[in-house]
Amino acid sequence: MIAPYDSAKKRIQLVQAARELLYEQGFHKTTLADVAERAQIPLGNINYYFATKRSLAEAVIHSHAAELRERFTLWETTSTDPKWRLRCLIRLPLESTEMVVRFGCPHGSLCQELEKLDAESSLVAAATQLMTIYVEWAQQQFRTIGYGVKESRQIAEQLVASIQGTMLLAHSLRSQEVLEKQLLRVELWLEGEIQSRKERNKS
Amino acid sequence: MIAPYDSAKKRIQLVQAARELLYEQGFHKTTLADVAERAQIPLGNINYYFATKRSLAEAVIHSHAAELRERFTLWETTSTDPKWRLRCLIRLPLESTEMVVRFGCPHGSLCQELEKLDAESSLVAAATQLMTIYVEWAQQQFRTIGYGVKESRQIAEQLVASIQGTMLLAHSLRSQEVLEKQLLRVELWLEGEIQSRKERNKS
DNA sequence: GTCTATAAATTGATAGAC
DNA sequence: GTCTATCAATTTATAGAC
Repeated sequence: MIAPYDSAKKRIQLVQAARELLYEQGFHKTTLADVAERAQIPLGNINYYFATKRSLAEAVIHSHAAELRERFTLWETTSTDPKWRLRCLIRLPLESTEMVVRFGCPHGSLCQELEKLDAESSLVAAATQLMTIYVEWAQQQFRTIGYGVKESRQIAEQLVASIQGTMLLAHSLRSQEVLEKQLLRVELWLEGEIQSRKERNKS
Repeated sequence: MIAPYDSAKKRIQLVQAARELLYEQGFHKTTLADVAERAQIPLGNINYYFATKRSLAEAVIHSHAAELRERFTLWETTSTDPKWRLRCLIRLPLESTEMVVRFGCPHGSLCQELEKLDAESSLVAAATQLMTIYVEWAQQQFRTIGYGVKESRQIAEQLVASIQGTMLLAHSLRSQEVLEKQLLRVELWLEGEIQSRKERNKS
């Protein structure tokens, strides 16, 4: 018999609850009982959907990855201007300022925590993948602007590092002002960077 | 009766062991049994030195803070040139490249994890303090160069965010190359920033 | 297909001997 | 002042009823 709609629905509920808790508390602090409670699903029943805590976390990361790709696609359909798209990336944390100040970047904090597990774990690979999605998308935008393959990769890494570092600092200092002002500085830096490259290419 | 030297010695052993484990595994994953084993001290005996796991972690953070201040003082005695001092800050992660790639920044990762605890905890305050030490020291260097109070604070924040973000990205991607190349880029950015400010002030 | 009850293991912390 | 033994609570995972 085919699983009824409820099955898929509860799976999504579980992933959503785990997603929130992993963001708010981290992987190790979050218990399956926490997840069960927030998802309104009996504790022992989680194992019907996810055999282990790790596989649930993996599903959470994949949901983050999917959402991220979706967001990138949306920006790509909205404008063909790579500079505009990159500005969207920089301003993304401002969509949830308060949460970023309280809990940091939902992706960066997961990477920080999960990368420390056994290297063979598929969780580690998933976390790495998440950060790679950022870098590769940004690189693609710089390629469109006209940057070379290697050049675009390096400046994309620098941009992602700047954004991640800003969120980490704002979270560590618990300061909304740091988040807003420093993201603006990243924006200005990027503009200057692109401008100075343009001028170099003229000569 | 005064505590014998052994008492202080074992305290230090415990903090050292906890320091390593908190860096390698994080706070929540590390158990007191882990600490006891690495410090070569019986498990039940930890509570004689530290009443709770949190107070042990607090001692770890304070040891990080003390070491950081010591390092800054060393740089200050070695050279009076603020640009040289800031370069030291940027290159600091290169002293333990392999560890940074594997485990991230020992301070940044602790902040990320501990800031998520109950805001009233003294652990959170200690973690915040750790990041503040970085920013304030960097700010002092920019002040010496001639930056204004607010200006110096903002560029100091940007510098610390860049360094932290670079370590996070290199750790997430598990790439030594990213760490080295991006720290170099931070250095170049800083040089350009200071240079362009000089030129602005001429006119 | 869903859930209750519980096992099995681990963990932070304590009591009390030496 | 130091350590062994152990408690009480928590946590992941499972067994089996419905």
